[in-house]
Amino acid sequence: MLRSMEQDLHATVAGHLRRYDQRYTNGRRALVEILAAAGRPVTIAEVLAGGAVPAQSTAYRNLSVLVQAGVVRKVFGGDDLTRFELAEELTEHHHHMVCVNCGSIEDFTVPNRLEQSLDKLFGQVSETTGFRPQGHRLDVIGTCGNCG
Amino acid sequence: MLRSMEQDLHATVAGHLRRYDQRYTNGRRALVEILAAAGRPVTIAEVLAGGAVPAQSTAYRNLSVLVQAGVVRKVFGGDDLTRFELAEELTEHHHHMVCVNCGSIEDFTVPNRLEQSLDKLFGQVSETTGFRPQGHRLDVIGTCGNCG
DNA sequence: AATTATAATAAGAACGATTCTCAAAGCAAG
DNA sequence: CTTGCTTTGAGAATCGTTCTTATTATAATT
Repeated sequence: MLRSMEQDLHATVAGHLRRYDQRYTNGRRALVEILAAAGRPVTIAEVLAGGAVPAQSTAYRNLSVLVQAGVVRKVFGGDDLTRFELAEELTEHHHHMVCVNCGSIEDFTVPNRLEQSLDKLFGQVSETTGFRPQGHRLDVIGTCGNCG
Repeated sequence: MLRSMEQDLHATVAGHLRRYDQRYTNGRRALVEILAAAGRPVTIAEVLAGGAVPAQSTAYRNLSVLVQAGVVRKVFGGDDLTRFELAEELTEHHHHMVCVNCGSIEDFTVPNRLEQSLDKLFGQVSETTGFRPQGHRLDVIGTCGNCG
């Protein structure tokens, strides 16, 4: 079960990369596994701390490739460090709790009812303005359990 | 009318700064006026482009002071540039349309009904996790009128 | 007004996260 | 196994941001 989910994940990633003429190398696979295991947005420092990704420059470059391929998403917000997470296509639509004190970010989800309200609203926004919505980002700002 | 609103604005800012033993200098007043006039989050480059704020280092320092005093808020999200806007106390609770293409950010507001749903939800979040919500951030991601 | 103490400014140096360069290593196809 | 092309890794370069420091402005006090 766990194994088949992982197979799906890697197959999907490989497909996305192929579409961009990019190979799914061991290094890139390691990155995807780190992000999948984390379950929350991680910094470059956290990626490197595991030891599975040896070179910082490669980590940045490959994350950038994965972002372009639509597999990974950049997350800003807590502090001045960029964080990375798997794209929602590979996880689930979710949101972030951002700690104003330490900058850490955790995931959470909201009821479908509310998500639907939001989507409806954004449809209206697109009618009013020239803006074309593709998705949304809902973060709760506050202090995390460690800092509170 | 416009004039009295501006007086209120500056009086409020001055009060906040005083509480932090900070002066409301001409340079800081210029910053506040730029942010108030913009009506959307602006980058340092945009702040300097006006010419009213001569030194980049001073702009950064003063914006940082204003952030600490609770007068200004940092906004991340579009590209890798930090943007600044007046704190909600001085404007109104609002949200952002973030262009994935050019990084520009525009303001918008949502119906009270929905805001209340969000606030209720975050109360529940705080009960479930150790996280203490202070506020939220709701951004629409998409392409702006210029880029779409 | 002059004095003094403290805070703010401006220019550039320093810093740090991210990106770029390029030689070496890896991989796929003939 | 070559040949051609991609990826890797180490470090240099870049660029947004912060820090340092000498100078200038401000406020308070005589």
